[in-house]
Amino acid sequence: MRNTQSSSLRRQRLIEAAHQVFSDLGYEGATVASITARAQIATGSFYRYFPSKEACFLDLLDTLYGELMRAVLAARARGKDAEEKLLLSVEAAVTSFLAQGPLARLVASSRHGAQPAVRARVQTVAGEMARLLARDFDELADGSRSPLEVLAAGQFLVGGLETLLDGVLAEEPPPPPGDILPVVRRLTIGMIGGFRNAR
Amino acid sequence: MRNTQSSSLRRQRLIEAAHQVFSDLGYEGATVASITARAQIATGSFYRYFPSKEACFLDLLDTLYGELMRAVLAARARGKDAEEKLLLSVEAAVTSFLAQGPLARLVASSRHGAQPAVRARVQTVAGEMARLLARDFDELADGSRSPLEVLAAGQFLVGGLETLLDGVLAEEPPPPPGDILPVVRRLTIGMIGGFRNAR
Amino acid sequence: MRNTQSSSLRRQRLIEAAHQVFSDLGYEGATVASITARAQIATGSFYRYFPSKEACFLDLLDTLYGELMRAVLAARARGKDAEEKLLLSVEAAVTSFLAQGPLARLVASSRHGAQPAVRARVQTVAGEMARLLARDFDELADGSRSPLEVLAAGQFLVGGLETLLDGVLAEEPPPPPGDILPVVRRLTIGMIGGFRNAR
Amino acid sequence: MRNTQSSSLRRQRLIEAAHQVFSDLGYEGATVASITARAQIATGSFYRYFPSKEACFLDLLDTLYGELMRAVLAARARGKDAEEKLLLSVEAAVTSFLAQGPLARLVASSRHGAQPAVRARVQTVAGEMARLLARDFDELADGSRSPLEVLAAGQFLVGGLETLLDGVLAEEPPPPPGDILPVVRRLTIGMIGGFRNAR
DNA sequence: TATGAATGAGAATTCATTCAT
DNA sequence: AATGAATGAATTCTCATTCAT
Repeated sequence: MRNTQSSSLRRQRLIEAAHQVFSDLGYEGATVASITARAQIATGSFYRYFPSKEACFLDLLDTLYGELMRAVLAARARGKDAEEKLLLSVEAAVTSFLAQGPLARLVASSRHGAQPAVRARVQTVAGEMARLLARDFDELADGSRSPLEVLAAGQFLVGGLETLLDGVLAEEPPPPPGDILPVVRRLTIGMIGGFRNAR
Repeated sequence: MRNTQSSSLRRQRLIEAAHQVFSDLGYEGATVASITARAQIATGSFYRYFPSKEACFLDLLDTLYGELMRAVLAARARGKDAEEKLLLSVEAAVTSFLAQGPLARLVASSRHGAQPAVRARVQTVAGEMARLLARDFDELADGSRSPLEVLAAGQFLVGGLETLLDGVLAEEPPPPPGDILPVVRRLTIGMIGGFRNAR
Repeated sequence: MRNTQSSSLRRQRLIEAAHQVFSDLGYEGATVASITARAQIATGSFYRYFPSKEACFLDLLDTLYGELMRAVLAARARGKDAEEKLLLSVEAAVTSFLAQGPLARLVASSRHGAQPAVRARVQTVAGEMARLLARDFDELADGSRSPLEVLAAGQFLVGGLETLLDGVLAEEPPPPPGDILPVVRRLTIGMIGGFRNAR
Repeated sequence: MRNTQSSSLRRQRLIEAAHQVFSDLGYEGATVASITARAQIATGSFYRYFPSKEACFLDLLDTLYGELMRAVLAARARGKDAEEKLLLSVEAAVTSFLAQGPLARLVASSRHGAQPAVRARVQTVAGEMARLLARDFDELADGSRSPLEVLAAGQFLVGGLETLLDGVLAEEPPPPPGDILPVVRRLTIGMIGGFRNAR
């Protein structure tokens, strides 16, 4: 039986299926067959949309992180100073995470996947965000902290949020987003304040 | 060519190889062959030491996390209050991480491995640490924060450190441990202070 | 080189190859590779048709014994009394054996395979036939023989035929079926008569 | 800890263990390790007594069949005519089988083992017995039956007994030998009488 | 263009056999 | 002579990718 929907609709279904399956099973656990089954297309059709499983994953990752980054950059633009930028960035990132569903897991699950290319991209992409935030931390401290320290702060914030959201989303049932955001905001505010005051 | 070193030496080499390879490639990416190759033993010999790849990984994880937890608990015992306990815990954890080498990667890489048993154990083990810290955060706030918030704080701290150390250890060349610890200490102090003051 | 025959043809070739190879080498001796090589398909293709080597074997066994049993039951229906039923059963069984080719070996080769599931099924299936014949022996003796004795008679007849046919088919060249059937018939008649008269 | 029993005692224990394990698990299912474990000797010591697993099996087979054959030949010598010889042969064979314990299974389990050498030997050895009996059948019929028919009769008798004993010994609990022998005797007498009268 | 069967390179694991002690 | 750890070839099964239809 031939499926006759528009190509873009099929592509959309495939991307959603991939997102879901990668998030549930991780990069290694997800099989092309499991993705196409969920998308209700034939196995072979996968390769009309993506040249490989890896490319699909990277595409997905880029898309999702792209959205995230766009949201973050848009939100940051409204901030007057480093502190506001940081907080707005985090709020935007968390909102985007929560809206995208299981992205947090996807990223977390792939940080060290077997495929060097996958690993590298995930780290690149997470590193970018960390460096973005690191610049705010640097500004926050008027350049008085070492490069290592501001980068560490950025990584700490990114990783802390990633883990927090991942853990929170894994709960059964997951708490409503409305409960999560204030908690994240307070933690971030606290960390920012702490960073400024520390030593 | 038959390798005739003492059994305990071979075992040690195997464990180190497994640690290294699991850390580099993740649970899925690591093959038994890659581990035995690095340990310079025959494939089949792996199974004289571990009943399966999974058991090897879990063994390693339990051992490393056991050491970590022991170090943390011992350090905490010297703390007078929640704040001191938190800080001492983090210092001990980081010191242990840095001493153990690539443990951070190992944990991070396995948080979402495909094998349910592996995944579960990693999350259990990381969750334990987060809950331990969460109790400190609860005490720090005199019980004035919601369970979600204190747990989130614990997860945030654990995940933040995990990611930070992972990122830092991935740098070429990695900064000397002596540089890392003060940075981590200040970040933790900051976060603790921030958590107390927030809202 | 991609093999592009109709699926049912490939399946048929695979089943025949499995039949042949299992019969030649026994359950343990047969490897999936040896079966697929004979069927001229790729190793992995085996698993499109059967979920496992064991399932393939059991499938084959059930199919062949199913045919055998159907033939036997159909033939028996034409018998007026226990003696006729026995003789017709044996004739049908032997005819079916001879037509199916190496079934006898397959059963014989697997009576005590290492796999418990395989062993159990073979014994069940052979036991069923023995019990069917045992009922005839019971009737033949008007219930005057012990359960052990009638069951033994059934087993004796089944095993005797199995071995006989196996031995005969192993000869080079094998005698024409036309020569075998009368021999078997006379032996069976003899055994039946002997059973009735004994003691 | 060094085991310091006499070599012949160790050999005996090993042979008994091999007999037991081969009978329980079949040729393929039995591992050298399972045999040495049961014999309470080291794996490597197996090879002081037998050059290979296969040789061990064949040795065992030859020994057991040798005993059987000796018992049969001794018993036959007391028979006046073919009928008596047949009956005495069968009684001796069954008695020997029952005394040797699980030999029947061992033979049955190996009729079609994977190893060509194993297979061949089992068939040779069972074939010898069948041919011995076939000579009696020939004599019984005054040479009036075809070579195929008398050989078939021998095979039928051997296989029938093999299967019968195998089945009977597999029962839980196995019937006492005292119950089995009369049943076998009557079946044999019946078969002999039937053979003589048939056609 | 969509399909899904076919492919075959690997992966984990077993086990007969060897050999340093 | 006895031991048992070490070896590595072989086995079953998986799955990303290809390609005839």
